Amino acid sequence: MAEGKGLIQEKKNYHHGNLKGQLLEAVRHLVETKGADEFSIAEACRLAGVSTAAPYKHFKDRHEILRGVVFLGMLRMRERMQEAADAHAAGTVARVAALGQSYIDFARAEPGLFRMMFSLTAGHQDDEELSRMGDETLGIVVGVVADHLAIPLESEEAKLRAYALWCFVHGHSFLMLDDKLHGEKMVDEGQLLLIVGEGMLPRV
Amino acid sequence: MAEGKGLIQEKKNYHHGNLKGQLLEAVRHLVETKGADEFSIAEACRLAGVSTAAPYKHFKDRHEILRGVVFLGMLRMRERMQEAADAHAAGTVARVAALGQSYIDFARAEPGLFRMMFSLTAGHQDDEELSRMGDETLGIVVGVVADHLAIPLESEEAKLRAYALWCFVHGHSFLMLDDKLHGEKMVDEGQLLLIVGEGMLPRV
DNA sequence: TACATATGTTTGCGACGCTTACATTGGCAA
DNA sequence: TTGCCAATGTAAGCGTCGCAAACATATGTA
Repeated sequence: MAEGKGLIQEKKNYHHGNLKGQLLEAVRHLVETKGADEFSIAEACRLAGVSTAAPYKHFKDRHEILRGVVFLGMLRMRERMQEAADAHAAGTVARVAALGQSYIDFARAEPGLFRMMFSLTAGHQDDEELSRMGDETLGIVVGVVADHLAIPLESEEAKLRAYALWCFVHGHSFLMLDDKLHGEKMVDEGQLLLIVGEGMLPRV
Repeated sequence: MAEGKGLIQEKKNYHHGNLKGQLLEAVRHLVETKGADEFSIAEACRLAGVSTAAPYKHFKDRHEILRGVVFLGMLRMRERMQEAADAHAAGTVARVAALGQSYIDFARAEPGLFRMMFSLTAGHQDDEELSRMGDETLGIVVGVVADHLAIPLESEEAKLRAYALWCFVHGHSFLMLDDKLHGEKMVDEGQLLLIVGEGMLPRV
């Protein structure tokens, strides 16, 4: 009854039931705990309680498995960002700040996955689905910025300033994960967001 | 005479002569051409014309080889940035712009290495040498920003705005490499640098 | 009940990272 | 010059991994 069936559960029957999902979860877990370079599909198989050949009934190859993990990650991230934007009224500074913060929070909460989301898609702009998802996510930022500045969604100005903001939070997220700011070099994140927000989104 | 001894040269004698340097160069070349996930030390050995066991007379393990490649990359990058800063008078906008551009240019010229420089150092802030090098590089930016704003090097303000600029060029570099801006989403880099420079370095 | 299909296992191959034992060489001391 | 040592190479082998092929088992439907 009270047997613990944690995130990673044992297989009971010959047929696993949900190997595909379980494998993606196992890989995500390993990426987070051991790092993206220190795990193997074989290890994920052991976690899922399945032979090392089993994954290839569900996925073409290793890359397709990682792509699946990244896809789910992008979905979740977009969700969080949309929630952050929806939680505040259009045009408020708080809305922009919350959006940026949600991005940074995601990176901090799931550094391994975050890193993989971007390193994997490198040189794979041919992947329609992932590309579209990235575009949609950027779209959230453009929308919030356009609202804030009260300019059209399609304006070059909105696109430019939204991208600048994205560059900023993206860069900060990676530098933070890479621990480039340690000791006395540390910087206050609140102050940082403030200064950037003011600089990038000037009230006319 | 006119025999081509390119970057990758054949071994003539039993003793290679400069296997250490040659291996680092071979790995750098492979990282750039095949991607950081698609090469092996064994392949680098073939390029250097040496058995797959030879590297381990010079390096403890694979990671130490990659670390060597990254170290040289960081050296070169810092050099380029210092050159860019030195090429313009202190306090000029051109100086700040050139510094940022040198960073982006490096990323664009050597995307594989650039990416590896940051992904490898993740979770290795214990590496004194690499950490110090990163700090020194950030120091260049802080110096240029402090000059520009005519404020003390040690001021919180200089540190904060320098880091913000770093976040920006860093983020843009990665998003660019990951090809996150394609087609009509494309943004003019010059405009971008301008808008960010103005926003982050306000003349009082 | 029988059979097609989905999904698992076993076995095996080639590549890789790395170790160990051995071979070759260049440089230095006698 | 000779002789030896340390540096630096090779060959062979171990364990793991990604992946494929052949085979086994469960599920759903005629």
